[in-house]
Amino acid sequence: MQKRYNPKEIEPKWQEIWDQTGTYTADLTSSKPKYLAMSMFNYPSGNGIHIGHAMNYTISDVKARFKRQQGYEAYHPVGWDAFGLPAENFAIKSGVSPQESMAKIIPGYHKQYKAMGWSNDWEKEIATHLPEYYKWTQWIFSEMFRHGLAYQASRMQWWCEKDNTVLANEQVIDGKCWRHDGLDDPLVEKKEIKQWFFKITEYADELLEATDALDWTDSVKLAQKNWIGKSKGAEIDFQVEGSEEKITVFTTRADTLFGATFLVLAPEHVLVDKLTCAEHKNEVEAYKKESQVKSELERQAQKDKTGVFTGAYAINPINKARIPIWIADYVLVGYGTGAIMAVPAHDERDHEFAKKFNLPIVRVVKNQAADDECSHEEGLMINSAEFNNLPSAEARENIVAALVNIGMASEKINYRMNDWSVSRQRYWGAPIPIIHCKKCGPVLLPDDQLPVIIPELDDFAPSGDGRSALARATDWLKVDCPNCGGPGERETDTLDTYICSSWYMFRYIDPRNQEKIFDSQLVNKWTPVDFYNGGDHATAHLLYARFIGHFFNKIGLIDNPEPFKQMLFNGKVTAADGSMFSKSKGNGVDPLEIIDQGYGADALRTYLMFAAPLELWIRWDPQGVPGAYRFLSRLWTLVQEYLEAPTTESSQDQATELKRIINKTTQKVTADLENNFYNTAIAACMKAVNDLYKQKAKSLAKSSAWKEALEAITALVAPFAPHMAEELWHELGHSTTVHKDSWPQVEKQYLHSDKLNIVIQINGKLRANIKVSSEATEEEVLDQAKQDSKVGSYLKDKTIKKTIYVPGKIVNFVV
RNA sequence: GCGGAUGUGGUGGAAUUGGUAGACACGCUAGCCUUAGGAGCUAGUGCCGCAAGGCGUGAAGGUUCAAGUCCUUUCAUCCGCACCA
Repeated sequence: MQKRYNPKEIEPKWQEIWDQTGTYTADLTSSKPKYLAMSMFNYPSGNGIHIGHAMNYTISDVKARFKRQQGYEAYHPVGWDAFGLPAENFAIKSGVSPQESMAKIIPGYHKQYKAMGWSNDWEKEIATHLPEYYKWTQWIFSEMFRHGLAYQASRMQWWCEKDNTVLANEQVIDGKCWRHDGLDDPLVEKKEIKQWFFKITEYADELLEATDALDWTDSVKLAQKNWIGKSKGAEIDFQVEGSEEKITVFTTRADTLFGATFLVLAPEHVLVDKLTCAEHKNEVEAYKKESQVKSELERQAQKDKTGVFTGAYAINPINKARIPIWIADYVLVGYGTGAIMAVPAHDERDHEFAKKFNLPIVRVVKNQAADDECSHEEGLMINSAEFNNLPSAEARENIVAALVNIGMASEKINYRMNDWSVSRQRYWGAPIPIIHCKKCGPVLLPDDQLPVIIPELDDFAPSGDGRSALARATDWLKVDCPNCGGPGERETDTLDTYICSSWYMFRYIDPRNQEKIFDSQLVNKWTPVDFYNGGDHATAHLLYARFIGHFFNKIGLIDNPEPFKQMLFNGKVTAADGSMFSKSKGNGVDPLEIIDQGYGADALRTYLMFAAPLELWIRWDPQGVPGAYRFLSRLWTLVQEYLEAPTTESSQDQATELKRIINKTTQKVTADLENNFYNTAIAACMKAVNDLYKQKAKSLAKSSAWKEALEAITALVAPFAPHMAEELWHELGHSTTVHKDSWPQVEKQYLHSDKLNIVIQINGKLRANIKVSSEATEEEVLDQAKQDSKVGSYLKDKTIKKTIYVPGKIVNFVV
């Protein structure tokens, strides 16, 4: 009696055995070649995993399993990104400490991860909220501080009223807090706050330079570059008329300097008050106020340019022209110098402004555009004195050079990226290891006093004065200054959780090290991460992780500055109608429910990997998992039938045919898994099973040929359906696991059959198909083609003008 | 607005350097079988046509013996950035 394919039985069984025998425990000191595959780690919430997690982790799991079967020492780590607002907000509401709720939530995730059949190494599990981990997050802050890369500054920061906390630029989406972006949620505002920063801008250039060489999804590389936003230009000084002050502007188009007919300062620019004439004071003050309360969203939504005249004039250094100075909020204080030279003939924004306020427009570049149009296109210079008739690029160089000579300009590179704001006024994060001393200022806590443990509290809400709940922990707060011994107070800011997640891949390699952040030799052996994937964080997380990598490299901790060798930005899963799954809509798909329905994790995994290329978003298809189940079931049944078949050898013909099926498939699946084409790898396995069924119809025997074929196909599907493959592998007579060193080798002699199919075209249209021997010469093939009756009827009464022969593929007769 | 993609059956998607368009799967149709199941097996399934044949990869041109693939123009959809000077 054959056993039916019943995942409910075999999946838990093998999960238990793998766990007990440590099948997926990576030996980090192994002499085998290493392979590190991982997905972005998870933030544990009360909701458990959803179908998006199932997608992400299955992708890296398949990769790890494939490599493990190929004979690599593969490591598929697991960890938890446990700090952050949701746990804290829950704590504020419920009074249950985040430490406590994490301790409850995480074990639930263990069960779910195991139920999905992911080959995680649980011995090396990490969690960012544990002191053994955040000790080193704090240490990174200390190292940054010691290297002059951490500093404190007052900045206008985005402030979310709902969370009472500062937001990073990337946490502001369409003018709203990323966690409160609903219709009813308020727009964020700016507030002046003292913040800690990491000087990531110091690494901007090297991060940018290194981007091209990365084996990453192109869109992510591009996003990284845009984020850094390098632009080459010049800073040019404009003397303020009747004053010692100079206004410095940044421009990438110094060639258009003769067309600069006014200057515009950001309303927040430091010189505004100084410049403004008495009779314009009221107007300017009013405008400044107005733009301060104006939210980012309003500023972006507003179509019209606004601004006011200061009453002051500046002198254009190239032609001594006297030009008015305006302020307008379309100039941003945070970029460049916060001031621009306006060239309305060649910049759309300046053009719009000039039109509205009747300012002069002088054209200095001759290009395709009509005379009254604004165009930023380059061309030959006009109205530019001695620079006339030069192409833009050359004029640009010459003008800057001329100004540099008289000390009125310098070449300058600007970045859109700002320094990384790393402090948060929150409880649930790693405390910043700084003591504030009245006498010594901010003093770094000595390393031997790390970690700074988060004190237990009853109330986790921010203190309300802009500081975190830690300000309430008075015993914890008061300490002696490590420098002078006088009274001091601990920093109450905690570190941005992006810091925790920017170095975890290194800690995976040495998770229990008490002495050091990690053993460099071991980390050098195991990093960069060979394969990394995720469906979020194309900019911030990846850029920060790269920054930390480059920093670690600079301070001699690691050899390779780039942490992720390959990065795949995978798609997500949406509802059937294309909308996002969400709890509030109640349209979510729970992976565990699918498993429990009886389809099993293997079918779910196979469907997710088969539905589309990994980069594409897929729409949840309720028929998909049953379809994958059917495929697995067919393979299962085939093996069961084999086990009951009579023991006899297969014919030579069939043995060869089985070899061909298997070798062709092995080659395809191996290449596809290497290149992350999982969907076509599965398709190839399906095709192979279909082909094996055709062979079965001819004859099925418990022969060595069949055994070999079934073992091979079992090994090939093992990365996708690990439980079923393991069960079949053992049924086929193995006592060791299929998940190590089982990948079939390609025997090249079986890749081609001795007969080739040649397509015959007449004038490029398909007319016939012929079978020829693989050894046939061109002449023989053409002869045979002409003899084909169908071809003959087309060639009758015609002369062949031209014959094209593509060996082994096609013959085209042109008549 | 700028940048990046992507347009292929009823559906998801396949197609080395230009060389049999639609692999594989879902769905559908028919037949078989049965322990009547969430079955299974076999065959069929781009469109028009009884057939021969013709037409087909968003649209229109072009290059070529041959175009989903290359070139030009154009339309549509999606994503990222968004007053970055």
